[in-house]
Amino acid sequence: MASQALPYRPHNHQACVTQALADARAICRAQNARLTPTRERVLELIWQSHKPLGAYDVLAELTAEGQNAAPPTVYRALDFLQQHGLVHRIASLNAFIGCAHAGENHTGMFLICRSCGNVLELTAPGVSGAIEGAAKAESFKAEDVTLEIAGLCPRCQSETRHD
Amino acid sequence: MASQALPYRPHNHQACVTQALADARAICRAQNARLTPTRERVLELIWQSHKPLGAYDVLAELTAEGQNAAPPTVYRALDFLQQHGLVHRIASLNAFIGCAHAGENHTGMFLICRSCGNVLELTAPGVSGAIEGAAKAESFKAEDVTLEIAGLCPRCQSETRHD
DNA sequence: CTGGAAATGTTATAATGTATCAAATTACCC
DNA sequence: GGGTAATTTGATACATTATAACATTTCCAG
Repeated sequence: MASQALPYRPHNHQACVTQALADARAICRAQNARLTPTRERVLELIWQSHKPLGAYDVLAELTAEGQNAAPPTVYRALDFLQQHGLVHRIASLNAFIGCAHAGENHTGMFLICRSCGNVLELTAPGVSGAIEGAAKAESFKAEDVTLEIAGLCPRCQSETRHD
Repeated sequence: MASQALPYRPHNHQACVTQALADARAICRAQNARLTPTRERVLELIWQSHKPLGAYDVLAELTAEGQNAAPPTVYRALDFLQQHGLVHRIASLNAFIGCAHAGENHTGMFLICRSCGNVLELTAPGVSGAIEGAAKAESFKAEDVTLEIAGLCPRCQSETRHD
């Protein structure tokens, strides 16, 4: 079969970060939105890994770097990034993750490994369609979908555990 | 077309509560679980309406009734009720709602009206199937699905708004 | 009726998120 | 460029949600 999705295998993660930042700059330019230094740095921190990061983890990093940051600093940056589709909030974890499909119009679906913590963001048209259909059947006007699936990623399933 | 789902139309809500409590008693009896007075009262409070209730709202009610309650009192009761499938936590709202399909093996899907606050819990096999399929395609072992859809319920859509 | 498990009481604190207003910076029009 | 409004940031305080830890009580099986 094909290789596993990115978060689940070793890869040059710096390339992910670089790409995400480049995409973000392009998107903000196109939308006339200001990707200020703090916003960009928060995005970069969020992209440190494929694991979601809490707002206070971001805050701790900024503080460690000597930035004069308070909770609103971080939440404002995260709000901005969310509004421009650059990060997603994972409601079941109260944490944030870089958007893997920035710029594309998509409904995120997140596979969250409870063992290693990595998150894979998917776009599954079949799922979106089924959800929209179910909502429509109830005459409900869907505006925002939260779809988060906790479980075990391929790698963590294959690790034998005898504890 | 058929009538709208329960939360979206006037109904004798006391019947919902009575039914939910009766179901809960039966389920707990069957599982040898103790539906203590506090747990039962919390379940009843959660069922006051089809709107999700915050843990601290429940706490305030208990306190108002003269119960000697603290946050752990409520969270423990809610944990118990969740474990026995009697209430659900709505992650996107940090709130709790009575389970409309207690006893049935189901994956909840919640339609949350951002206007009136009512929540409809659905079981949509097509959706569950699509989600499982998408997870399987990534070799991901799904264990727990959070599916919450915010939008407008039928009633709130039809209310004309000129503000 | 007693020993152990389950449930509750109690206090304190952790973790997450906002409100508010002042100051600084930036964009924009002329 | 100079003035002005809008946006962004700084700073303080606070609100909301949730858990840790340990003492006490209640329940129930044997």
